[in-house]
Amino acid sequence: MSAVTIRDVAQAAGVSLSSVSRALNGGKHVSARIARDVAAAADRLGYQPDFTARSLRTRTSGMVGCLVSDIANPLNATIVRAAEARLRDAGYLLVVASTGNDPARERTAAIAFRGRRLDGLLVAPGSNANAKTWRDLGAAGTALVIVDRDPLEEDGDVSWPAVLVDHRAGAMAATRYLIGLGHRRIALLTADAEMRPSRERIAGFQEAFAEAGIDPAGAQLCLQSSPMDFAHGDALALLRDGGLHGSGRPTAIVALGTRILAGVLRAARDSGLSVPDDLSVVSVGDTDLAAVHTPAITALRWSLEDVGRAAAELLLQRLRGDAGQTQNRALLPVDLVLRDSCAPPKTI
Amino acid sequence: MSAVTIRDVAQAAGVSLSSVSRALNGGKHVSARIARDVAAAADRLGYQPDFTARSLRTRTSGMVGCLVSDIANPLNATIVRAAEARLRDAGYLLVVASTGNDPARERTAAIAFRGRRLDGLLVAPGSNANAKTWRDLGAAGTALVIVDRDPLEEDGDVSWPAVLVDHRAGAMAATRYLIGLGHRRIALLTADAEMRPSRERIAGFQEAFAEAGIDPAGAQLCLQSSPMDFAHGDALALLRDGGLHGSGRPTAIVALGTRILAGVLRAARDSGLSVPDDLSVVSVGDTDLAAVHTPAITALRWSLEDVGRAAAELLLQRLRGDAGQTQNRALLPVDLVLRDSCAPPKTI
DNA sequence: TTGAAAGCGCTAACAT
DNA sequence: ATGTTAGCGCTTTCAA
Repeated sequence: MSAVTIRDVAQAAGVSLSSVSRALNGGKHVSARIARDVAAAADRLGYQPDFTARSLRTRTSGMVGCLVSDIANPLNATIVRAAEARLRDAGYLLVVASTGNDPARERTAAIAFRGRRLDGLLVAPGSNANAKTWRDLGAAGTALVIVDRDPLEEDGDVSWPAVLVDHRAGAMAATRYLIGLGHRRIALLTADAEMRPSRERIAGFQEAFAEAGIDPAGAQLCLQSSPMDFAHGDALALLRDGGLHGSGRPTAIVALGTRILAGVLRAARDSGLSVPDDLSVVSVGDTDLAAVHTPAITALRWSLEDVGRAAAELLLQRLRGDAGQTQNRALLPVDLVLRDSCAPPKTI
Repeated sequence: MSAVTIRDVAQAAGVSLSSVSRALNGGKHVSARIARDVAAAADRLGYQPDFTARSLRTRTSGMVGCLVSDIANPLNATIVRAAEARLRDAGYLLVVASTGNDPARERTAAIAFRGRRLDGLLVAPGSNANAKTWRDLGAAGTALVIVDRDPLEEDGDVSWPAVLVDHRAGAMAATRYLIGLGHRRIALLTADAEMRPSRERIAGFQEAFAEAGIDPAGAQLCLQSSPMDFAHGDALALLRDGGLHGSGRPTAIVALGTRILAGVLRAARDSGLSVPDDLSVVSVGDTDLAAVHTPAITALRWSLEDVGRAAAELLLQRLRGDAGQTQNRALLPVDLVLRDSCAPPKTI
């Protein structure tokens, strides 16, 4: 067991408990001699500080929580990894929990975190059902950073930190590009509009139509609450039955993530449509599938590493107490990676 | 802050500190009246136990660590998610750390974990450089489960818990299948043989050749220490230059994971080889790419959920103290999922 | 069954 | 600059 305590070190160095504590921590108000002796003794005895005891005194734990819907989702996993790396360098441990977007589980996790005195929290709420919980946590001293979700409302003077991805600009860029190629009927297949990313995407998509002065009926929205195999059926219907509301089949599709994209590609194949000749396709998110598919799929890409890193950075800022006037919003760019899946529509 | 302590509850319920503690915990040696009053008071005051303080006394934290090379790797991420779910249900929090297979980082993490008194540890060591560290942790009371890596050597009477995947049987099944189709020159593209999964795979691969009494030179090994874009070059060389050592180009390839598989598929395309007519392909690991590729790729599949769940289960067993004679090894099966990427070779 | 008291390992006043 | 002391919130002897 980690039998060796600060007490043993004090004895071995022939000084008092508090001197050891001071020497081991700041090193302020400690003579060089004692500092040296304590360091030597600690080293010799193999002393390891006990964070549990320290936590009890200082009300800090050196741990940070991370709450996402699903850590196994590659998008989240990459963010978590980047955040963990940054936080680890700063001496923090990362506690993770998947919530499945269940408000009850979010609350349970929040309670468990508070009970362990976690110093901070990265959270991507599944809804705003728990807004109060987050504000309470924040108010109670837990540093809080929202990740790619609607930021908590400003509370008079305080505005809560958040790292946001510019999905709107990304969607606009993709849509503009397709419009520029001559497409007039474009379908956007994405998640339901509950959460910020999809909402912003939809907004950007429609904005691009408005901006171009094109019949907005050509902007066909196809929202999926569960992306599983749904997309395949939806995409088939879209491609075969002449689009939504019979407004004509889309000549281009913007599809979210691996699952939906896969559904679309399969539907295109099943319908005898070839990409990009008969159908242009843009992937939202630069997944493995998009990169290695034949033809390679043009994709909207943003850096998940940057998201994780920025979130960790914002959190550390808070933890260090630099709260005041420093930056507490990050807006990360989305790029359109041009590949081989888009072409002018055959029939304009 | 969580201002309300056990002390407040005691006061509110008009009983002593220790009675509250007893009532809130086991409930043993507590009169029904007190139990009721305490519960009521705790509830009314919104009491939340402080795990930090409890930890200091009990030397347990209600937290479990998880050490993998990379939490963003989908294989690991899924395992972590499953383990987290099970552990959460049992009241534990999961602390994660990516090690990048760096022994030094593994050790740092182990120290950080011990300092926070984590009760248990799921670990997939990147080598056996730290075998001593793990054994020491285990000996010091941390429940330890090895995940899909070489188990720690038995130590006299104690055998350390581990959950293993039967990669050998999987590789054999795939190789047998290809041999049965008529293939005689098969390449295995996998990670280097340092760690158990690859080692076992290679063994199974070669065993299948031996078993069939086929020229073992046909079993071409192509080991990648970094799977990034290497595989593409390697695969190209393999397909163009007539195989390893000029032994003739392989008519089938078994490729590990998304990255290597993607490299192989691209190389096949670049070489003008069509799958499965000119080249059969088997994926090790049933990734999104394998499932949605055209043609769909025959794959070796094992349940990552089961791995995570089994690991958590083994750990909980230990944590509950059921250590003794209960099961402490799990060997999980690998299935061959037949799809459309394999066919008899054109020229036998 | 219940309460009083000690103490887990550490930090932070407070003296000196 | 250094030592002494008092807790942080909880569990756990030990008496009663």
